[in-house]
Amino acid sequence: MDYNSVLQIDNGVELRNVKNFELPHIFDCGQCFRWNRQEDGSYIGVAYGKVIEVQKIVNNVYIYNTSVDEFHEIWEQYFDLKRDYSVVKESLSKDPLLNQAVNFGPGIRLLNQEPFEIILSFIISSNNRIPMIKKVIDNICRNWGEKIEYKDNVFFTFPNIEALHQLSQQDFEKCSAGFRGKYLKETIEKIYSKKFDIQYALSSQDDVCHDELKKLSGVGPKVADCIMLFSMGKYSAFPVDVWVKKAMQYFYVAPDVSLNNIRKFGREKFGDLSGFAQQYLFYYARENHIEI
DNA sequence: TGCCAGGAAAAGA
DNA sequence: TCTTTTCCTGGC
Repeated sequence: MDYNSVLQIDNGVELRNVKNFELPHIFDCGQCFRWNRQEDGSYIGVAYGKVIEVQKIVNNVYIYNTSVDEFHEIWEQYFDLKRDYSVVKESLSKDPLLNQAVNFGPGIRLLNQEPFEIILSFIISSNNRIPMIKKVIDNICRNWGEKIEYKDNVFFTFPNIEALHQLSQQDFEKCSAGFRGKYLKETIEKIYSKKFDIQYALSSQDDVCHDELKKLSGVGPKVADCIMLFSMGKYSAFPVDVWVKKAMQYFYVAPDVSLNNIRKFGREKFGDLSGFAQQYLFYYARENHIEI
């Protein structure tokens, strides 16, 4: 556990003595697209059909627009708060190079997000930059999600499959999805018609899950790893994007090693903690703009 | 204006 | 099996 206790407060909950939890580390490490930093340093985001605001003051974390019951139902698991990240960090820090990355982003946590939303979000992420990915997802939510209000502002949930399966490729292209509109249409159709079973992938062992996910249109090895890691709790996943590639070349492997071999190397080196290692490396590489 | 970044898929070697 | 090309958009 990375927190001591949870208390009901006005319009939210207070978590006491939270460890290994820094908002920028969590929200700016490429795992989520629906969180936005506010002027006061808090973050507002939409997940599981709800809008919440998260703030950290000294060692306490405040989650607004929720209740203790809902915290236990959704957010405790969402923020992976039952895990003691000190154990993960200690194990990874045995490697001196990874120790450097861990010390740079000590408050990183892996979010447990909804598989359907994450599948589509990471299809949109392919060959795309984070601000653009956020814009496309926001367009889709605005058009077909449900409106929810918080602090006089309007937010939108991620649309469910019933709403999305009626849309055309052109509908997604109008949201600036570009050539990924076709992938979205095909993937939604595959899931809606039950030709692809998310539950089966979820309950499968990691390598089987990876192979299953790659059957979806627009999902290759990297996107499959992201889906496993950010929505399925499968921590042997090791997504190799440009930044992790740079980090791995910077720390461990020769510049001419292929993406697949970097993935293999990482998974063999970090085992069941590969996904955590990947997050520390990604954050380190991207924030420091490392070059090979 | 043109050029670049960014992964998946299809075509090519 | 590995490598190359195409797809699209926003920002510089």
